Amino acid sequence: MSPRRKLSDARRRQILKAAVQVIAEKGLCDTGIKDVADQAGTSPALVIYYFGKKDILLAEALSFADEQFYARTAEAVAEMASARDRLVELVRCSCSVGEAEDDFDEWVLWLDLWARAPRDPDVARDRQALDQRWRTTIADIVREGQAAGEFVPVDAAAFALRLAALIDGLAILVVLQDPEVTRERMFDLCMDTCARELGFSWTPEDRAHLVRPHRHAASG
Amino acid sequence: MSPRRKLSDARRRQILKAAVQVIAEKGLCDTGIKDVADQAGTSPALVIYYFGKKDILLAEALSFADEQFYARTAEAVAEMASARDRLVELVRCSCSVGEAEDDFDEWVLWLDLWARAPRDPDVARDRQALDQRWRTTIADIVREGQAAGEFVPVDAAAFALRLAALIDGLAILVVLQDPEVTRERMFDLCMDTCARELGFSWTPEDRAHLVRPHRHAASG
DNA sequence: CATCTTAGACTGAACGTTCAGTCAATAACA
DNA sequence: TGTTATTGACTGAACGTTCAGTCTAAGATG
Repeated sequence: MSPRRKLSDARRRQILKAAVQVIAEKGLCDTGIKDVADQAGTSPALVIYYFGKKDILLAEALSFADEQFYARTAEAVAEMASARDRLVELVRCSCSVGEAEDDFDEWVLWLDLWARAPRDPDVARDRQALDQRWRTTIADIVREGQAAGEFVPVDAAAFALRLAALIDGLAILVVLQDPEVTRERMFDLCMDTCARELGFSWTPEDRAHLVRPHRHAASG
Repeated sequence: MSPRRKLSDARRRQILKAAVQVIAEKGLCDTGIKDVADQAGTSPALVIYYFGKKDILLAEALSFADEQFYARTAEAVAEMASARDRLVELVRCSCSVGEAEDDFDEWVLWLDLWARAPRDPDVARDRQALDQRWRTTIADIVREGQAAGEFVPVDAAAFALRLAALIDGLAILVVLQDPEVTRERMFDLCMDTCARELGFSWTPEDRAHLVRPHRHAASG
């Protein structure tokens, strides 16, 4: 509300961003308050001042990162005209195909999120909500495509569930640098599944013709 | 070698088993030497005596658990006569369908494994080896089924990759108790995919007719 | 405009705790 | 007796959190 409050929010975001970076680099359970403070250029006391508890900071940082990923993807998807293109874009974002080399690093946060969720109700709730939204996004695209005659009529919810799971499972392999699965291979595998189940045509060559979208410059 | 050595190995396994239990319950990064020692009924010093470092203990515990799961599954799979039945059994084990309620708890270890792998070369190597073996197991079953005319000819390696990823992705949801995905739902989704892609028939009703295999009594 | 008040932003130092790993001593065994 | 197994007591470091207080700048007052 007050102009004072704005400064506070900026700091808050700054700390969250720092936390995300540190977690991605060192892992959730090796991330200390001091690490985050150093990355943010402040003191450990300030971090506690803003978040009260370490657990809260970490939980909010995970949520923050995922929210950003979702928002970015949703925006990119919304720009596409056809349901088919929207689906391709969604999968492309999930695989980070055509983006910066280290862009996939954000996926490593999911591993930490999944590992923490069983013992942290807050994290579990956030994950559940985000996953729900994600699957709904997929299912909606499928239904739109079916309504437009682009896709074959299949159970949209079940397909969304399978595709989301497939993406997660393959993403694990890519993040852990499994020699058999590159980002491009992951993309091809996902699109192959989509094309076969939804009844549209797709070949790996199509991947090369994708327009690499311009990325909005990140501030700060 | 020596009889003394045997006692030592028993202790070693005892500690590993205790570590697995504690990790599954408290999570990898909240597992302390003392927790493991208490669970094993010994002292923290002895745990260090056997494993030297905490990291080594944890890495070996994860490897130990996964190895057990793989061995158990491989054994169950080998008992089946047809490739189709072997595949069903493999998927059934993965979903813990028809087993004890809390049997799926072992899956939670995978979450910790995945979260640690990016920063622990030992864990990463174990995971890679196990995953490779797992996918090979699937691919072999597929090829056997194709040779026997049970399955349609598709790329066995690619199918194995997709099925393994699908299982992992769905398992995450089950472990995290996503309201939309029970073990049975997971099983049906996996088998539906298998049946469609490999060209055999499968309906959810078939699940009810599965013979629940007798589980070898665990010692200790 | 000058000065005082106040509240929020921020920090350095210290505290209390936790915990992995050490070590010397003891028990079990061959 | 010598070797291995086992432990209680201890340590040193790391770390989350607290706290007492400083600094800054926005209002209030005159």
